[in-house]
Amino acid sequence: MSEYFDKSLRSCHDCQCMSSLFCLLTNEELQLVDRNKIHVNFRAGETIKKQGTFMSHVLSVNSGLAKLYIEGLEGRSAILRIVKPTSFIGGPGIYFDQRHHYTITALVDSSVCFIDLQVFKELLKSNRSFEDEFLRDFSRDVLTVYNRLIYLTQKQMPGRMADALLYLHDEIFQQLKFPMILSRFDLADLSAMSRESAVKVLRDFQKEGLIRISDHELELTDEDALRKISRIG
Amino acid sequence: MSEYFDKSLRSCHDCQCMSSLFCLLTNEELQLVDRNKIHVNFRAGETIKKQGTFMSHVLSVNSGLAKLYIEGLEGRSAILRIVKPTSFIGGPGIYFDQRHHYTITALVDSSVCFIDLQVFKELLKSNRSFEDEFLRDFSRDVLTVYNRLIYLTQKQMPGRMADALLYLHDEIFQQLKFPMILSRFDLADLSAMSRESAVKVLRDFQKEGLIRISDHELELTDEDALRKISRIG
DNA sequence: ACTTAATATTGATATATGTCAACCAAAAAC
DNA sequence: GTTTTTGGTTGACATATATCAATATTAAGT
Repeated sequence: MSEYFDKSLRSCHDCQCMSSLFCLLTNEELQLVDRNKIHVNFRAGETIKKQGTFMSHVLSVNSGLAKLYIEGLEGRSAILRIVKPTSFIGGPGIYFDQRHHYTITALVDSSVCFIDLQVFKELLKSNRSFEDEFLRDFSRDVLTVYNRLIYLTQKQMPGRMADALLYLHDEIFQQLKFPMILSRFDLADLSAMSRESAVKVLRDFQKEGLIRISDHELELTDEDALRKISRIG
Repeated sequence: MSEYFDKSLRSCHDCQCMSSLFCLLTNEELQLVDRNKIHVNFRAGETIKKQGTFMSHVLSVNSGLAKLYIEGLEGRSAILRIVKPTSFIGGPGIYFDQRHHYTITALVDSSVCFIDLQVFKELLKSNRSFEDEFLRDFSRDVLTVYNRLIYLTQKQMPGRMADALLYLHDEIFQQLKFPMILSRFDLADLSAMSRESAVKVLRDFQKEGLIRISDHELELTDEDALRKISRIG
């Protein structure tokens, strides 16, 4: 039997990679999730969810990595955040209009659970601590976007790129050396600049010895200097 | 007796200007709000709430107008929205860290109710439709910030300024001619540009007959053209 | 009414950033 | 293996935007 199918048969109770949110559910509630979820594997580059579509399910990323971005004007995009395993994707559409307000694309092969929205909402209503924790996570995401708004509009390119790289370090990999999952295009979308400008800023960083890029790996060789660039904008 | 004191004695039940949210409360719940609120009047220019402070209360704006902004880098600010009467101010701090994540300043003389945060949270828990409506409002605000992120980073100055003016028309005054409550500084903070640039863009708009400014009033004389400028960025 | 301070205006200039075009390298398709 | 495509790189150039400095205007204080 293929691994693809095998994973989709595994129940939530045995799942090592469910969102920490679901730890707050009772056994019965977790069974409810189990019966109302769909598990799907995605290849790198595939679109997991498209902005504007009806939110029939909320998502939980079990393994892999994805980019979550808003499709803006004239084909340009703004990456809001990178989604890493065990994290949960809902967004304001849950409460507002039952729509997805951003597109999510797999950066590497990823496995995702789709949980029925109505079932999810019932859980929010029936389990208070689950709801509290969910709203806490949601609010943290909102604050991240507030921060992004500030630094994207008030810093200039080197500061924005430094922030993007430090974000990957601090929030995603927690290591100075990590795989280059993002193309220059993606880095540009993450730091609100043109693709060519992203290339140039990265080259400057390399020349000054702040980073090293080789074989699909990126290394922050002078983290302190990057933090300083981030600070002075 | 001064009007100041008179207003603070009036109970929520008689209040013509409470947030529509509170219509969902029962009489008993409204009494609870009444007993746990403080009413304060502010003069134009006064700070109603300062970013970073402990969120002991949530706010409800009864009359007047205020600007809600994030204090960013080097004294610069980003106005998130203009707060008009009958609207409610909470923000992600309610669920995340019990802090205010933006500063609110009165643009004109304003009257504001401060409602105890713990009492407010109890109401969210005890009254389901109240919570639903609150979360819906919250989510709408979040979406507005997402939109702002996109247009502030992807449009250039004329488009951003047109958006700012149309925002005032669409969301705040609903009239083509309205009082100029915002200084050029404020308009700059609302459209993410320098104060001098704001002046120049507005002058260009005036020269082209898109707007007229006189005696603290601003008139959108060519709304269609402004919408076009907004669209093409 | 006078003085002071805050805001608004303007043009000159510097700088940041985007765009264009050409080219290269690596990966994917055939 | 060759071709095609995609992503990456680079420099020249155009443009958007900020900054600076000087001045005008308006509001606020006394």
